Amino acid sequence: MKDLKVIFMGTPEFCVPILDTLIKNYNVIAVVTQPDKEVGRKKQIVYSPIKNKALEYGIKILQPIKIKEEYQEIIDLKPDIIITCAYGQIIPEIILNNPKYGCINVHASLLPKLRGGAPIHKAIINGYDKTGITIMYMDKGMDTGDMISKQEVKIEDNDTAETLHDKLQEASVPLLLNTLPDIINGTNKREKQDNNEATYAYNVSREEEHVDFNKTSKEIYNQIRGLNSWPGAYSVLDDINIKLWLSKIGNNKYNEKPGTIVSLDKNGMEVVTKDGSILITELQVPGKKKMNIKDFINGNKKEDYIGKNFI
RNA sequence: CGCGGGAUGGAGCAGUUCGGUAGCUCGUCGGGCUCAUAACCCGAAGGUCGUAGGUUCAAAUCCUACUCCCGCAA
Repeated sequence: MKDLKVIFMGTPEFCVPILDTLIKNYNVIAVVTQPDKEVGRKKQIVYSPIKNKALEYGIKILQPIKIKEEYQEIIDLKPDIIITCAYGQIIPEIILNNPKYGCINVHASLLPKLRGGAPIHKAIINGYDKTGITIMYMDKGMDTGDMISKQEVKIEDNDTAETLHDKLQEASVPLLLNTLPDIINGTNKREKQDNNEATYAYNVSREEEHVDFNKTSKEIYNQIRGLNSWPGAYSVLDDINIKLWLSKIGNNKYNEKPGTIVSLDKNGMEVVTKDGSILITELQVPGKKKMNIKDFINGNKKEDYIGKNFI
């Protein structure tokens, strides 16, 4: 197995452990990742986490701007198998059909649920109580290929996108290591996805980050934790964006309209929702770092907030 | 050269417009009250006010440059 020629395609931090374990167990001949991006206020060039890992091991790196057009070099490398995970571009069929063992994708959901680019966030936002990892053959659709193996991961009520990310990341490595030998030996399962069961997890939009207090406390609670620690949920108070990082569901009912702040103390900033209230326990004002409610109270007056409305 | 906010004892902030010996809410430490307490009362320690330079009798405050942090937009 050490001489199996593998090309790995991926971009974010999530799949770094996968690349790492592939390098240690197989012959990774090249890594394909998204082009370097100018990021942030200073427009600094940032390498993808996968590129950094590849640099660490001195592995050949390819960064096509459009892989749909720049695929020849990948084919010329004659990989035995291509393994992808959150690469970020649609891979053309000419590549998919090339390696003898095929193109394998590691996806962070239990397919056919949550096809798309943000399965971890959406699993929590949608209120699922479990998700997982699916290893599958790629086809021309988005996460629609035949499934090979799965690993279920339970979602705890206090999980955030970050903690769930870490759990899924941890689960992905052994699943892939156990599945690959079967694929090479041809003893793997191959199960079609039931398209009628499919749900989709497109990338989180700005609109989906905005908290609408007309929703139920539970929905808002899931939205806030599902967007923590990136990109974060927010709402607007006095024309300024306030990021909402952590919350607790309140027990009280109020007659005030949803979005109204009814109390502010060390238990949280209590905001009326459709069916009760939610207590914001960690938040962030523009220009500041995120802070817990205790710090927020120390520097702010309750009277400046109680009675106001989030929009 | 995308727009903007910020840097003040351990934490979160005020003070900067109109220069004149640093304040608030907490935390910490000591003491008290209490059956008890994260509650309450009394007291104490702790700050080169991001860095460097300039103006001035005097700079957290005015001027110049720089560093770091953050929101938005990409």
